[in-house]
Amino acid sequence: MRSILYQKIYNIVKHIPFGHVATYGQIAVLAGIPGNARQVGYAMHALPDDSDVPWHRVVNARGEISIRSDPFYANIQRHLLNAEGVTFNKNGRISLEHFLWQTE
DNA sequence: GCAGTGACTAGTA
DNA sequence: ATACTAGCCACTG
Repeated sequence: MRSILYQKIYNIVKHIPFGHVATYGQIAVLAGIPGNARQVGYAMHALPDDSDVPWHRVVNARGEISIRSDPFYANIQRHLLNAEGVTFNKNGRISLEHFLWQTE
């Protein structure tokens, strides 16, 4: 990996249990970089496809998929989450019951 | 070293 | 409810 920060982020993402999701902001806090949710997303973008990091369990603060540059991967993410039993609402948001750390 | 970019977020209108 | 703005800071060229 390019940096220790990435390692830390990946390690936290690996801690997300099966069938649960977490937000970029929450992961940023756990990684010791509160407010830097962008770097979490950037780390996910730099993540290789053959990685064992469950990147699909990371979503934005709205509980929705955020991938901008390549919408193709957003479809994959939705598919993977669906395969884990994660349910989506009408708006495409993930139900709050699936969030690992709820902000309330 | 400087400028542009971005899988974000919170605030404001 | 949506749309736009500013702040944020690691990465890239």
